[in-house]
Amino acid sequence: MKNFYFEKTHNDKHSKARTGYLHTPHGVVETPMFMPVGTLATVKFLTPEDLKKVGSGVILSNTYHLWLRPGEDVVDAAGGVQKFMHYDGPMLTDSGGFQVFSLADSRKIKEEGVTFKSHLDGSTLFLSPEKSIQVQNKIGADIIMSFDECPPYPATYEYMKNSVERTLRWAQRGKIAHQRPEDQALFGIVQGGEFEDLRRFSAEELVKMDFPGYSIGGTSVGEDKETMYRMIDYAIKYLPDDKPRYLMGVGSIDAILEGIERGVDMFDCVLPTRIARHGTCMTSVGRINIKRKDYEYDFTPLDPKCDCECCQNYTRAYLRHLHRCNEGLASRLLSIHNIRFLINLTEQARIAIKEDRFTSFKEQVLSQSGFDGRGF
RNA sequence: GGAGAGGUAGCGAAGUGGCUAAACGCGGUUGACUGUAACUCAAUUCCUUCGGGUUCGGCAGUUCGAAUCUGCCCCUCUCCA
Repeated sequence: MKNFYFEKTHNDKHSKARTGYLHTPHGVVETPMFMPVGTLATVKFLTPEDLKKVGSGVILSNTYHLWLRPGEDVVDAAGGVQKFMHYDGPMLTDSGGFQVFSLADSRKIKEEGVTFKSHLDGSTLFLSPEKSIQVQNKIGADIIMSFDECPPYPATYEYMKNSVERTLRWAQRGKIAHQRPEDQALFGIVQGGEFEDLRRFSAEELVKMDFPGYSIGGTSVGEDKETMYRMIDYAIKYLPDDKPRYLMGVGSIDAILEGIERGVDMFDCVLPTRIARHGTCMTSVGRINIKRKDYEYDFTPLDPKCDCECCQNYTRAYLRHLHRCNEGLASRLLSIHNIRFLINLTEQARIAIKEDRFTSFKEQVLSQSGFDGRGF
């Protein structure tokens, strides 16, 4: 596909970390990068202009959610999701596979696809690999995902083996169903849980199908960090060097750094925006819960080292006030900050990689004052 | 001056003899959150040296036992003069 390709620019000499450019029909973005999640064609509380300001490269949207509302035909009629939401940058849609996992109540996974209940009205829905791709073709994102099963953790080897095999068949079916390979890059998703041979099998089989990019799925589903890092190692080992690797659903500071060190190029996560709405912030001095009484009279910036709109213009005391009063501006400003924080983290990471000092950069960030090992 | 209603934890509000240290909501405090059913959810909220102590306007009673029953007092609100 001409409109989409990955161009590796540098390999850290002492780790598997690398930098590159991801070329998409809606622009070129540098990797490793963090992608904010905008499930319903909006990153909650932010405008596309806000996202541009914080240096966001790619944003996500979601097949399942847009399929239900407003419906893929509306998005298609609008001219695609970017036009629909007045955003002109690169986008990626998740396939709905994760919803099969997160809306796990009363779902039935069969070879044809998954039957499950709508979270909106309880009606019975059916999503298949073909249907997911068909919807994603209409939504029109630059990068689309294979319809996969995100298996629970822990799962037995037997369960995982069946799931991996089925997800591979679904990947093949989705590839065949894909109507717009010229302007939408379809990624395959490596599964296999904590099992090395299954991760390997999943990766190798996907590579045979030749996707323009590969995702690592089934992480951040309850396993401990060390297990997750092993899952990444198992998968990446068998993925081609010249294709982008996307670690799905990972957005804590330590996990992003560990992922980059292992050769991951793309991350997405709801964490920064969700915890922002709940009053928690990632900062250079560690985790800050803006609700705390400690900040009642604190007229300093949220993060003294941050260059975002929130930290440049507002104080902790004011942000605490806004949050306590349930003012939407708190959600907006804290979301801007958290996203900027992670994007800045990846920007710094890219510089470190280019200077072949990624591991020491990682160690330095993780040992920063206030970082208490709780994830960020 | 007359008639009526009422005073319960920071606030609002249940409770009308024991299962009530007192429902529920708000407010307060703390925590969680990882391909978004999430401006959500959880814990905690009289004092405590964790043994216990002191509460339901105040005081005095009835009772084995009172926020709940009786008497007096204080205060608030509504209506009529």
